[in-house]
Amino acid sequence: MATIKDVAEKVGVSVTTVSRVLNNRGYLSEDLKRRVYEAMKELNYQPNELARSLFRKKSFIIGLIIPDISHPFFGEFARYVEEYAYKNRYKVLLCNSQLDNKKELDYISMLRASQVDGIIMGSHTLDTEEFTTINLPLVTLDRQLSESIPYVSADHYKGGVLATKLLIRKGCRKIAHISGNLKLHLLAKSRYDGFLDTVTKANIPHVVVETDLNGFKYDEYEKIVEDLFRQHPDIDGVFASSDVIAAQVLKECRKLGKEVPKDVKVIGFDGIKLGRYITPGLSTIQQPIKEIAKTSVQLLIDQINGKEVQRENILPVKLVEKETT
Amino acid sequence: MATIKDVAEKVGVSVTTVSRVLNNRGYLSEDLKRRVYEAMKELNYQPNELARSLFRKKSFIIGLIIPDISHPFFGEFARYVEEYAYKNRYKVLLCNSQLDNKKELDYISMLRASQVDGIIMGSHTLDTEEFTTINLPLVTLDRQLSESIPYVSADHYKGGVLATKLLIRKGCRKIAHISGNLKLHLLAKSRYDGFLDTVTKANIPHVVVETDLNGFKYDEYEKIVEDLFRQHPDIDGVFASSDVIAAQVLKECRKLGKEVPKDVKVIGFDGIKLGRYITPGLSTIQQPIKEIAKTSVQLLIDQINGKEVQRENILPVKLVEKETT
DNA sequence: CCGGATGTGTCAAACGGTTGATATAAGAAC
DNA sequence: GTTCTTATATCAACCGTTTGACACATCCGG
Repeated sequence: MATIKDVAEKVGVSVTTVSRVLNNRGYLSEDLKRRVYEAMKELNYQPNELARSLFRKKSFIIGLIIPDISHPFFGEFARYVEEYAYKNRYKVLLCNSQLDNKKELDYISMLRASQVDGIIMGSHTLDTEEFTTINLPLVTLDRQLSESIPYVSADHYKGGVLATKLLIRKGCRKIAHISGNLKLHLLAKSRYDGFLDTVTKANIPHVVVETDLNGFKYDEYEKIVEDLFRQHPDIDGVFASSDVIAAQVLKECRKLGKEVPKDVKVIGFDGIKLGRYITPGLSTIQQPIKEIAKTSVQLLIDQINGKEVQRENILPVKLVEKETT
Repeated sequence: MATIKDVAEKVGVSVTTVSRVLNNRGYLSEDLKRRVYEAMKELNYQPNELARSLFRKKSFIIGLIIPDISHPFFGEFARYVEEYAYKNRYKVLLCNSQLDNKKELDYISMLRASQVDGIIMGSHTLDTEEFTTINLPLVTLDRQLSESIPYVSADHYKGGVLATKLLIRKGCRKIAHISGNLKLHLLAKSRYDGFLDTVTKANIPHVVVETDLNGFKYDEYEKIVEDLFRQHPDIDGVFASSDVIAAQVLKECRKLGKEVPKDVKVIGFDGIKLGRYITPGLSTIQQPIKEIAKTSVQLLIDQINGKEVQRENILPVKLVEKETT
């Protein structure tokens, strides 16, 4: 690849001059600029961002750590993170942790070494202390880490309440909640809290199953849902903590000959695009994924630029009622 | 962040020595190594990859350009690309083109400037000539670019034939094919060829609808499918060129009161994980996404390392029959 | 014709590493 | 007591950029 030196030689000036043209600094005659740009074009020259980043101590790269990009929620999240990063001239380094503690830690090292300007953390297998050494602008998704680290999250509690209330209103007498991991101290746990508070207040029999203990093992969902209905055949309402799990519930109901929504009502969570393709149409609590991503990127860039940012960023959820309730 | 100089000063040796320890070159006493590593730990030191990459002329970063990471096929593809890249100590820079020509071109520039070691191209809005200036190891997904650029693809033709034959065998008398973009010179077009050849040979009435003209406009699928059934109410078999579209077909059938598979049989393409969550279970042609990703990464790394690689890499597809046929 | 703007361009150090060449000391071989 | 190994560590140049400091013209006013 051509370097700035090649351009300088071709034009017959020093590299400093070419650099000045590149960055538009100092006095530069129109004629000089023209000659330099021409030479760049001819040589198919592109400034080496590595060298620039090294000097500027800024790489314009952000790290995105998530559990699994092939999970629809994170896929959509990543899509919008990329979109807003791009609009701000940042590049995105994709890191799938697969909820593997070692890989997550390793990626954090790699990102630090790669001099990324900041990290968006959507995967949370690490303890709070392990973050103390990162020393980099950070934004977390759905997790409250420390006083200084801003986080973005949907209003999970409200979502849990809305979903549960809907099921109750529709006449469910025994409701199951299939939750995500309740031990990771994620804010998503509030979905469970919202469910529990609502169901308790209304004095409705209920049962909770926890999934997703380590990773997105789609295959396990099937067994979990099967077991649930075997042990509690009288369940007539299910609040699943993700649309993917809700889809699995629908599948199981079909297998058992339970009609949805007549015999069992089902509501999911996330509001992923693919929910729209499920038949019957899936009722769900929709997270504002695009806004969550946009806010995450904005908070990160603001921090990178030394601005003060708000610590708590809770975005509203929306009940979307379709055919399964 | 601590630099190598800080470490050197702390240990009381030169930076060269520390660098030697870091890279395990030359004769190094055990005692020295120990002292150096200790200092590194204490200072929370990490070598600056930017500086290293600059010197080595190798960044260990690969660029991944795809249309849309939130599309399940590309999400799964990206997941595995990341997995194999990680195993080989490469990092992945995520680029969503959204099938926007300008963005795709811009990303290629950015990747070149960022000194990535190679690019996996899964988005194809560019003309062949525009690739001549890239001058970087390249692997394309589903597209044949030039003599020198290796490509990876599933056996789309065979997939098209298998899907169509299945529909015929199951007794379909009028079959529709909802294709992807037929003008982008993608190898996926062979699904269409396979369909057409099979249906023609069997002398079965058929109709083809093209989708996906510019971007993944999920919302448009609905209208397309609606129109299809309005214009051809007698269709009793649909071969959709993606599982997402197939799901939309199922939805429409339900709306129209057509029973699947009794009245209409449906088969998709891709074999994405989420297909499993659709009810009724979606029959599909499964692409070996994991293998495709693995092969892509391997071909790229081999090229980076100066090895000769095979140009054509066609991987087998598999018919997965579920409930919709 | 001197002093100061004004315009144009170069020098050299710095960013944080790596590495070939080289220096130095100690011990072994002769 | 040379000479040769072997072990240990340093010097200085380099990767491709950026930028503060400075040099040199040219022009203008006085």
